[in-house]
Amino acid sequence: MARPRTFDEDRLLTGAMHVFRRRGFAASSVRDLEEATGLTSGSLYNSYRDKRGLFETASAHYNRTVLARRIEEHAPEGAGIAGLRRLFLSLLHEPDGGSSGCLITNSAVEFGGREQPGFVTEGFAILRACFADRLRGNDTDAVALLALYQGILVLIRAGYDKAALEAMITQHFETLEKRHGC
Amino acid sequence: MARPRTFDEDRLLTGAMHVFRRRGFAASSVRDLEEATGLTSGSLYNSYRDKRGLFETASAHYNRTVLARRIEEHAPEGAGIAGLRRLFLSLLHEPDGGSSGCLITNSAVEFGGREQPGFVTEGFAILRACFADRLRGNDTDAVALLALYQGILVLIRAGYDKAALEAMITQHFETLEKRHGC
DNA sequence: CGTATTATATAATGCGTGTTATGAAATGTG
DNA sequence: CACATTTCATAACACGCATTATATAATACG
Repeated sequence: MARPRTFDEDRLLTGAMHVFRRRGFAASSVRDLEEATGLTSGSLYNSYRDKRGLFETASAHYNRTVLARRIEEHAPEGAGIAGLRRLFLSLLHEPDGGSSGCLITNSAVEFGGREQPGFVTEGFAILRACFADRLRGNDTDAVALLALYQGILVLIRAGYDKAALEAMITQHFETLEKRHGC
Repeated sequence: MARPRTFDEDRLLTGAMHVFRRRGFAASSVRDLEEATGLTSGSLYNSYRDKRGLFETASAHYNRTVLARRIEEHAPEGAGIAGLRRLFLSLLHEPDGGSSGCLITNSAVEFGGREQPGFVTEGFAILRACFADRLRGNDTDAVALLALYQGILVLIRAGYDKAALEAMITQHFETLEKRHGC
């Protein structure tokens, strides 16, 4: 056959994902991506056709590893509203301290107006379905939580006061549990 | 003295504002701005120093004319929660039908991580203060509304289903009024 | 009137960008 | 051991960008 690949695709996509998440799609230069992935542009173009192709693959990787994993960790099926509260609170603790926000939220804004990338609408759908399920089918409340979720990520990305956000989240879910209880 | 200006600065800033709102800061080319303002790049640089200077001026113009005016029109002092509901519902009706979203939300995401432009933190503060006041001082609920507001604008920018958003907003403020009533 | 001063228009500059050619290195198969 | 094939690295290219230099036009004041 032919020469085999020497890189670990998971590592590659994770590196590219971080760049896109921090800088956005357009502002991420191919040279940034070279540095983050360890590959050179020739290989990237050979494997992913162009910058947009790499973005799409890295974005799907985000939905698969970051979003789905976060739901599974904090609000799996049957976790109910308490799980959702843990999920929302988990947004406040970004590992590196830097405020990269959420790739879905950021891309939704960056590609706003134009047709959205598939992983954005997919991410919205995943979240809405998760919320509706943990709320026992209340779809309107699920949409409200989807909007709240996106808004929190906007504020986090903007470096907003995290103590205020934490207090807001805990109180919001407290009243939500009460309302759901009656 | 010297030669006077021939352009109407309000029109100029409004045109630039629309471009920045639709495309974002980085993706707005100086030629886009020439076309939208009717001025040539030489004049723009003479009057506003550089692209960033024009952006800051146009952004302040946004806070002054779009944001403040929207609050004044739908949720002026004393309008209470009913006013806030009108304010939120007004987000759904963009004049041109295009989904430009909100310049504050969009910029908060675009400049995320870096230091935020002044008009973003200012816009957040204006909204939070407005919400807290119309909620009779409940600051935590005001933060929740701020996040919800930002999230709605993300979804609108992404072209999300407006009927679902409208239903969500009306129901959300219904329960908010009840909770505020007891 | 003439001159200083500013607004506006045109043209040019330098740089970073995404992308593509080109060539070398490395594998499995005949 | 060659050969086909694919990965990987280096270099080059063309383009658009923000910005600056240069020139012309228009006003106010002495």
